[in-house]
Amino acid sequence: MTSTKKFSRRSETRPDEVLDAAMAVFSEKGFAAAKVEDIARRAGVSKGTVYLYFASKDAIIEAIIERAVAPVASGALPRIAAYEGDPRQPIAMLLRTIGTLLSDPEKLAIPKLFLREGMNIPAIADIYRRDVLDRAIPVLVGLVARGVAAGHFRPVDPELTVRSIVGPIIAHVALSEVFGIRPADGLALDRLIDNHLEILFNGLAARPPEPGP
Amino acid sequence: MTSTKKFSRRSETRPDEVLDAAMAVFSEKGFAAAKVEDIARRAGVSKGTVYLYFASKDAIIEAIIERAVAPVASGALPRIAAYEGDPRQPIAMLLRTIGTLLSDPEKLAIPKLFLREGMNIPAIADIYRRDVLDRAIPVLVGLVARGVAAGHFRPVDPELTVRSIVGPIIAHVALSEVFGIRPADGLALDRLIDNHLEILFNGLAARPPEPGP
Amino acid sequence: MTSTKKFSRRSETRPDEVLDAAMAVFSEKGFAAAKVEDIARRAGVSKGTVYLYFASKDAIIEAIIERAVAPVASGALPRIAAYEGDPRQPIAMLLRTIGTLLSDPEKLAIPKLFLREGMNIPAIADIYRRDVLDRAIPVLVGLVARGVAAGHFRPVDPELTVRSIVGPIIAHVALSEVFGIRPADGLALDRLIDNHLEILFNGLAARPPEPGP
Amino acid sequence: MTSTKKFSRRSETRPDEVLDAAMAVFSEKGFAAAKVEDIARRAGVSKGTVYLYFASKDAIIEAIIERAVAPVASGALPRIAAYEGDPRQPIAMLLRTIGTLLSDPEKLAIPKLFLREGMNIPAIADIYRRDVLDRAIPVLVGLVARGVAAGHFRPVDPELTVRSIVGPIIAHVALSEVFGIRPADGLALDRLIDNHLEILFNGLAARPPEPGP
DNA sequence: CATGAATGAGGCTTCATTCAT
DNA sequence: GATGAATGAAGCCTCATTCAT
Repeated sequence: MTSTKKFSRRSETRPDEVLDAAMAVFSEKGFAAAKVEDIARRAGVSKGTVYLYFASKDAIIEAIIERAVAPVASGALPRIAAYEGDPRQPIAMLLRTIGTLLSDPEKLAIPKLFLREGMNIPAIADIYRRDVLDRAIPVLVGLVARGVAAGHFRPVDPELTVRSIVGPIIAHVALSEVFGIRPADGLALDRLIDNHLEILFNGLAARPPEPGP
Repeated sequence: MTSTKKFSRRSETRPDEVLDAAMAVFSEKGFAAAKVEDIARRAGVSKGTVYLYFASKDAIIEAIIERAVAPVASGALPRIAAYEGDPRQPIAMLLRTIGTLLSDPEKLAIPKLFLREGMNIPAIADIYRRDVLDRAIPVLVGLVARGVAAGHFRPVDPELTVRSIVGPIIAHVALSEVFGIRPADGLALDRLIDNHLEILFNGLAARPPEPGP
Repeated sequence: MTSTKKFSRRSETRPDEVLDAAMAVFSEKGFAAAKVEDIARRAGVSKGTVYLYFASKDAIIEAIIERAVAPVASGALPRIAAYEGDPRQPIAMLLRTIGTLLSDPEKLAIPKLFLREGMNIPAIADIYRRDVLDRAIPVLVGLVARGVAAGHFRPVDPELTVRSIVGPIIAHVALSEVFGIRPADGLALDRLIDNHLEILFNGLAARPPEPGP
Repeated sequence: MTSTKKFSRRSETRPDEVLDAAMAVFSEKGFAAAKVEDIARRAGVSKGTVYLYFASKDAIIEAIIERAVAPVASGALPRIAAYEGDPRQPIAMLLRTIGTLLSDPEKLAIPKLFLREGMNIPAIADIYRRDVLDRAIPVLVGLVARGVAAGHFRPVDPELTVRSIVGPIIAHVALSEVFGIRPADGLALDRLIDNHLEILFNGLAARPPEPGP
């Protein structure tokens, strides 16, 4: 009997509940096709209540992003940025962490939503870039650059190499989530990362593969 | 004496002109935000004429896709599929071909549109998968598998390795086109592919980097 | 059988028909309370058609005003402005013209609407001021000023005297239309103007009322 | 020991505070555009409290009117009604009193609101008519009628002449407040009344301006 | 008494689609 | 074939009012 009543009153958690509902609805139907009423119904409130907390439909998706993006800054990034020594370890750690994260469908839904809507709504792409990419990419670039400088890596272009580090994961998720193309045994993100890291680290290794006679 | 008007009827090319216009408009504003009127104006015809050739807005984007996707099957793919010997060459060729293609903004617009709208409209993703991915991926998988079998490559998983081959390009384009993140000197797709191929081929090379004593 | 059909097609007169309908609805219910649907129904078209011609509800009332106000410029005003000689005649003529105009309920509805909505919607007041008052008032002020200079009138303040010229008519209409207060025998605008002119012209007459013994 | 709070409850004056706030908000934005929340915030109470004292938004404006209109009956009116002798003096007094009143923006706001909303809400016009006009107009009519009967005034129509007495003031305020048209040196209501009275009294004077030969 | 979270009917506006010409 | 005026369903948002606390 939690709430058959017309007026309940739970202001503290409401905004978050609305965001949860919105996340679910946006993931299912996409931003454009999602009706504010759907979100309200899903959150168990009225349309008016949604507008009590968010000024517009646009504001809802921005709030979702802000909320999802906040933890990124304080996550593993600082530790990776400060890492000294062979960069292979933090890179492997980062990719495996991402792999674990994306294996949770609920977590996976977030970047999927970003990508999906970011392509149509520049404001969303901007937020994601500002709050995630502009933080994460320089860390990775620095890591690679130091790896090169310290002789761990071949003399690759750090900026472009970052695309080689994360690209396969993006491709894998895109194939799976957008086009429904998966390996026979499911998403297999762990196996992808293993396979990718082996190629990547061998490919980056300082020693040329053929030392010659 | 076909017509007294300045421009005679050209009903044979009309549908294509409409598709060109639609492509341009969809690329600029996205499918949802594009109005049929925009497309008509761009094509220099009336709204009614658009509906003369296409049953609905959805039908327009599907026609764009069909038209764009048709040449893929008859392109370089068959030659690559039939290739014998070290797979490095066809892989490099393929990536460089893709690189050249995507450097033309007009060509780039096509996969961008697919990705953008495929995420929201499953029917589009289906067409793209059926007509492009289901043809191209098996060819690449076969190439890698044969490379492994012939001892050119380390014993990698062919299916997953395909993600490592194309992923960096996808990442590069996504960063550039969705988030506006580009290397200092422009898109630099050629440089990316060079950098990527060096890592990739070294990473795939059969000889382990460190033979040990 | 003028039009039981769903699609009729009479583009040339449509905008005016919509304005007529809007005028009627606004007069009845006021701008705020009038629904676009009311206007559409009254005009015998669909809501969509209204938006075909007018970008918004606001645009409708502005169009009404523009249309009503257009004839003013080209009306009696230029002739009055150019008048030479005793200004009593053009003033009397002007007031009697106004009196005749306002006796037609349909014409009366226009300034009523302006006043009514101008009080709440500054944009409307602005248009009315710009297009009507800023043209008419200077003409009247000039007339009075010349009357004073030529010795026809006592040395009154022309600007303020304009209020004395038109004020009684405004008061009469306001009492009648806003508050339902009318002389026993109806609106009697003609009688009001006669009575007003007698007082006004005697009041303005150059010769002091009491020439002395 | 009425309260530990900084401000003790003052329920006796609360309704009046709400009405003051409402008056201010209505004057600024008009009745329709004023939100109950605005009124509450201005009054320093919650929306719920407003509804504690007033059943609806309509009830608020009616209460404002009742409160504003009450003092009118007991004002200068009885004295004027009882006045004997040349009516010029009480008329001048009345107009000057009105002039002083309307120079106070806060006082001016009241008739402005009446006019503004009376045009849209008949109930408001009715109240104003019943409580103000139906009392004031007969007094003025009587004054003029007696002036005519006693030979002070020319044989004008008393009812219509009342429009000539108050009209210029109405016109002046309307031009100023609705359309922003003011004499160069501000509202100048005093000067208007002087100018008006001179014309009016000369116009009403019994002796015809030109006795003729 | 007082609060302010919650409601939901109702309005304006958009735009894919239809069809008379 | 071609046009573009007309349609109307559907969605976003506002805000007066209610009521649990």
